Amino acid sequence: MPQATIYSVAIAAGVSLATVSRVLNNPEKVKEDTRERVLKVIKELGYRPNVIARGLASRKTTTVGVVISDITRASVSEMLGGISDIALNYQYSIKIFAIHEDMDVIDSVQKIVSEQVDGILYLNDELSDKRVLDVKRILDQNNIPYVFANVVTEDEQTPVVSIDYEKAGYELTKELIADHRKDIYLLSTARRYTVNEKKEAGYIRAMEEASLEPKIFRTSGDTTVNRQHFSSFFADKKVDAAIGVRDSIAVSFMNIAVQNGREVPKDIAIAGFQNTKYATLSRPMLTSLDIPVYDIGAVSMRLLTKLMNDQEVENIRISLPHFIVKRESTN
Amino acid sequence: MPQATIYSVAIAAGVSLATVSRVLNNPEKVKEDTRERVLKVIKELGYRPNVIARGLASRKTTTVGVVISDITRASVSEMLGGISDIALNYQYSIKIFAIHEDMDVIDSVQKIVSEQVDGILYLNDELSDKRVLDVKRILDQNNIPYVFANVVTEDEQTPVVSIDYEKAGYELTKELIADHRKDIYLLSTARRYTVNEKKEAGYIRAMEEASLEPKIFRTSGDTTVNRQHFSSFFADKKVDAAIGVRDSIAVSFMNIAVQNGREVPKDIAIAGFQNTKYATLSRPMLTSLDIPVYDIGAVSMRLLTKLMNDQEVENIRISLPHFIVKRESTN
DNA sequence: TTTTTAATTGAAAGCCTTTTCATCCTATGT
DNA sequence: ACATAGGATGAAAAGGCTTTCAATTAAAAA
Repeated sequence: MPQATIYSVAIAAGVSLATVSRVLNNPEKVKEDTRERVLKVIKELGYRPNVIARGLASRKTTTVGVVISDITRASVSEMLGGISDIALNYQYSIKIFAIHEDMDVIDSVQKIVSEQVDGILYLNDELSDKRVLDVKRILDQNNIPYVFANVVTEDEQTPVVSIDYEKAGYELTKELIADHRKDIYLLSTARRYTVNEKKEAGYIRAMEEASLEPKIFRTSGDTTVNRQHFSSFFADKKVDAAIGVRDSIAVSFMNIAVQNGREVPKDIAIAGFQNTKYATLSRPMLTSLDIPVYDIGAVSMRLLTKLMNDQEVENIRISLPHFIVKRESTN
Repeated sequence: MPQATIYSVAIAAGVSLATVSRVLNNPEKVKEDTRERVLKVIKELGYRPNVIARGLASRKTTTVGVVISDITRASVSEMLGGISDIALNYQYSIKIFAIHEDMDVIDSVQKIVSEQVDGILYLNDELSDKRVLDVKRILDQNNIPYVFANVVTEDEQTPVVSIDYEKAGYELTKELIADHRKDIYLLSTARRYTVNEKKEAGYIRAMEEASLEPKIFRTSGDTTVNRQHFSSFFADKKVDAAIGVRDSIAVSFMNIAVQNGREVPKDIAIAGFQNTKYATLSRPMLTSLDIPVYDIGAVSMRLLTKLMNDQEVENIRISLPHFIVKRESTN
């Protein structure tokens, strides 16, 4: 049998298709007994409205586009979890757009626009402020609501859900300073990520406030490369504490430190960012700044639904709370 | 300005909309100079076909649905990476359907069907064989191609891309047996996952072949709970090797072992499954059975495109190769 | 040149809904 | 009993595209 359409339902129920449509979308506008009759037929025929046709007619697809720059990153799936839970609540579908570095930003956004999504969530992006504005411009032009999630941008007009990475970096550094550590290194990435730059800024602020010399050691994001870097590190550097901009960097550093005879946290205190599973699987377990990845996803999706439905929004720039999870790698 | 439609392009180019449509979909069917003229106008107006309208007219959406049972699992994002790369190649969009345990299987599949996707990818699922068949039946009824990815199912008619987990478990165990280990434990999950059951079967086969007693220790998937379990484990059990059904379980076990004064791999050899980043961030680094998660995603998406386009498929049950990555935690 | 065939193009129907507008009832107020 | 307002329904247009079929034009064959 071919899929039932609104047509077959109308005929079977002895009403017009307008009525069937109303039963589905504005049930209060149809008399109770006809409504029930229609619903019964719908059930019998197993009718499900064709979302494509609905999308064409109503110019709403109840679909949001989620733009992901580096889809293989583990945090992405957790963020997607938050997004998808909220989306389910509000009956939105999720369409994924994985973008690569070599893709033209404008072009890719335009492609997404042509997919007729009702709103767009931009994830984890490392776009420069200029590019964020490019994206913004196109979406505004097409009148598509959007939210940037876990993105750093200064623009006051851009809806964004993130945490205050500068403050986070500051607080984590203060924690180590309070433990009387003097030679505190920040282990950052060679490639400049806007997010990491914020962490660095916070670190530097804390160090300078304490009249300590900020020392940033740049390494690759790749663990095997790190090994090399870190091994030579211990040959010539004085160090009694380190903060990795990612948990994986911190853990990797910790392993090399121990192998070089340092005791953690006695000789060296170590802390990371993100509070991933790495932090609980290391020995000793890692102190880490918890970033509520799931919540960032959920909250940004929630914000987006508001924007899509023209609801009042008190604040389009949301900063979620972070906190330090103290474990064995620091005192 | 309102988005350009196929109408505005047709008018501006002085042709009918049928011709514009052909330029986009069957370019070889239109004379070269008119084609160029149309393309020029398309570019000028920045026209992008409305995929919704196209979907309605052609009954093809060039969209695949990806069904994910546990979206927060880290391997999901990697698999999505493979899927999305291939999808991009073949110009398919990806729609995500996160399903939860408490959802009705039939109902959720029916919902996806009504979204008019051209094909469905079922990920990482822990459905029983019966339920797989339920899903199969509905999709067959609706004539929607599908592929199960990283799912264990016996049914010969079900397209599935996975690895041979039984063989993997067998080989990993053999490896430890070859190192003269006698008391080899398999650390598995309390909850029965079909995938883990395969690993267990392979483990048992290898042990029995070597006339050793298979010993399966069941624990939670949660790391903090594991700690408790594992601590008491060392109080009363004789053990010289262990295989974790997941890297995280293996690493967690290794940490407790070391804290209980055991030396790895001298006293205890340890191996894991999946070869995740955990394996390289542990100390010592973990021997692990590599599962090509990205490839599973990519290959299953490729298979799905073939099925969607009625291309010849030699084999609908694909088993990807696995291999053991030896590291410091075993000899 | 004339006829035949093939290549191009256009007109119009169809895909399945939503939504506006008009019509018909029914209940209310006088 | 009669006018009126409101509620309930249906007819039909609209949404932007694909695709069939027929018509036109150009090319090939005779």
